[in-house]
Order: sequence, then structure tokens, then C-alpha cells
Amino acid sequence: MNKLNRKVEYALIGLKHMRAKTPGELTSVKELSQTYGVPFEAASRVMQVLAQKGVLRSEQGAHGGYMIARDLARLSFHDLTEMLLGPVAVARCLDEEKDAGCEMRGTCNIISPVTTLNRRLLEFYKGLSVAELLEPRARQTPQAAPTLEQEVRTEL
Amino acid sequence: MNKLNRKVEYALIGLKHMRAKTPGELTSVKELSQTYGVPFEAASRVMQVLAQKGVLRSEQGAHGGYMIARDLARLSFHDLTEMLLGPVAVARCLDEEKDAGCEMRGTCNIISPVTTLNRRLLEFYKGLSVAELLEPRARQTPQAAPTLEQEVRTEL
DNA sequence: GTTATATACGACAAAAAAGATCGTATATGA
DNA sequence: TCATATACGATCTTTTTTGTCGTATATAAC
Ligand code: SF4
Ligand code: SF4
Repeated sequence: MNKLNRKVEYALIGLKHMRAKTPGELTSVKELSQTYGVPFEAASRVMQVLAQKGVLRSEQGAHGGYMIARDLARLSFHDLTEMLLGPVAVARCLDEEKDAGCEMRGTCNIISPVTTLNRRLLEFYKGLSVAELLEPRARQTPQAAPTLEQEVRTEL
Repeated sequence: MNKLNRKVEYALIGLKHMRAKTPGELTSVKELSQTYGVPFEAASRVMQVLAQKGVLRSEQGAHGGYMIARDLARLSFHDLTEMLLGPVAVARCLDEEKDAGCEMRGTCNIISPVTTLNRRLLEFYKGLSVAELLEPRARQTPQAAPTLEQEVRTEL
């Protein structure tokens, strides 16, 4: 349920990688591909979109590459997914971009609940910044393996 | 992005339909199919799962059908999707049920962010009751939504 | 008891979406 | 000029989703 799209994963991989570099240092897609094993063409496409949207800045030529061009704290997870996958649409009848018609639009009794869910989910994604995702608040040593356990522990 | 699974839609359609009936009154899948145009077999499968999980009660025989058997205010959206689609797993490496191996598990740099996202999304879905979705006027989430893990003893 | 109608469920097939790849063009530093 | 980078349309493959079929079982109505 709710499996993340690969494009979003590639974006996060690239952003996290670039975040660790000194400002101004470039990252080529080849570097990402070799380091993390992501498919070159697919990742390249993602970076192109992010550059086009202003999240990254691209440098062409022999030693070109990408660098972060926007404060990730001001980039919500919603913004990211919208750039790559289009607007959040919990049901096909809510998707205005692609005219995905639903055959039971006339008799459907759950458009109201579905609209509610869509709104709530949207609020959730908009309130979650990419920076927050990439850098959890808890200070911790990067190399520790059992970080999964640590991070799952949430303060309530 | 984030399109709802049809199974969940069929469940919501059925639940909303049954909710409007007087207590004790049954609803057959045929009735749902004819009223809303949902495919019979698919919807039938969904209702069977919900009955098996205790959300619905089934009555066999000539004039059989289903009825709601559990307070929907105590059924979170997370519970519903878990019954029908398995646990929320934002990335395939987080899915423990199906052994969906990821080829870049060893080199991946975003397991931490992905885990964070998964946790946050889980919290969101757990805090959203089906009753609240179906009937927006009564916003009564805080009541008893979070601690449902006792009831959802899934043993297969 | 027979029958009509309902759920129960495994297995298969069609459809849709996601994901990866190919081919070619363009920019630019060395 | 050449090697290497991004840019991007088009296409193919794989995976996931969705719907259908066939058969078994339960039971109320007759
Ligand atoms: S079933 Fe109802 S809610 Fe789902 S897509 Fe069709 S119309 Fe929209
Ligand atoms: S890419 Fe990283 S996060 Fe995504 S599934 Fe593979 S290992 Fe998990």
C-alpha cells in the first residue's frame, strides 16, 4: 500500500547526495548511477525535471552536473511529487490533468469521502518538507547501522 | 499520484451504503453491484475480507447479505487498507510481507528518509477514522482511533 | 427434499501503469 | 576536434492492478 514511485526515490537519492557536498560542487548523473546503482536514463530524466522546476541548477559540458538551487526546507514533499508525478488525486474522478473518466461517476456515493481524504492527504504532504525528510531532527551518528530502530521511535 | 486502490473504493461504497440502513438490515453484493455499477465479483471479494476481519457480518442463504458489525469510529483508514492491501510500505525494502527485494539495498542512502516518511504516513492514516471519512460533519477522530492494534490481531 | 440465491475462494486473463532503454541532438570544457 | 555532459522524444519490457471464470458450500423459501 502506498508504495513510493521510483522517480521520487531517485530524486531523494540525488538530493541527499548533493546536500552532503560543499556549495558549488557539482554532481553528475553518472556519479549517482555508479554510486547507488540507479538506472542512468531514468535518474537523468528526474534531474532534468528538477532542474527545469528550479530545484536544481544544471551545468552542461565536460565536467558538468547538477547542484541544489533551492532551500529544501521550503520545498514540501507535495511540491516534489507534483513536479514528478502530477497532482495528488486519490480517485480518478479527482484527477483533472489526465482525463481519467470513471464509469460510475453518476451513481457514485463516495465522492464526498474521497474528496475529504484527498484534501487531508494534501495538507499532510504540504506540511512535510523535503529537508525534514532528509535530515531527521535527532542528532545521530551517520554510520550507525540500527538507525532504523532509533528513528522509528517517535516523540509523541 | 497516490491513487486509491479500487478495493478500498468498493469497501467505502459498501460501508457508506450499509451505514444508511436501519440496524439489522442486510445488503447483498448484487444490490451494491446494481446500485453503483461496481463489478460483482470484485466487490464480493472485498466484502468477504471485511466480514472475515470482523468489520462486516455475513448472512448466507436465500435473502442473505452483509451488515456492519463494528463501530466505524473505531476503525481507522489504516486498518481498512491493511485488511485489503496489506501494510503501508512506502518503499519495497520496508515491505516485510512480500519479499520485494530491492537491488540497491546495500548502497541506498535514503532508507532513513523513507523510513521517516513511512512512519509519518502511518500516523496520519491511523488517526483518520472511516466514520470521519464517511460522515464529515462529525469530526470525532481523537476519541479512540490510535489504539486499535489490540483488535487487529492478524494471524493467517 | 428440492431449488433458488447467497457467500466463499482458488485460478486465470485482460488492462493499465510503472519502469527501463534506445536513439539522437546539443552544449561545452579540455 | 573530441570526450563527456545534459536534453528529450519514442519505444519496449516488466510489474501491478483489475476483472472474470469456475466450482464449492450454506441456507432460506417453496
Ligand atoms: S468510484 Fe466514485 S470516487 Fe472513485 S473514481 Fe469513480 S466516481 Fe470518483
Ligand atoms: S531504493 Fe533504497 S529505499 Fe527505495 S527500496 Fe531500494 S533500498 Fe529501500
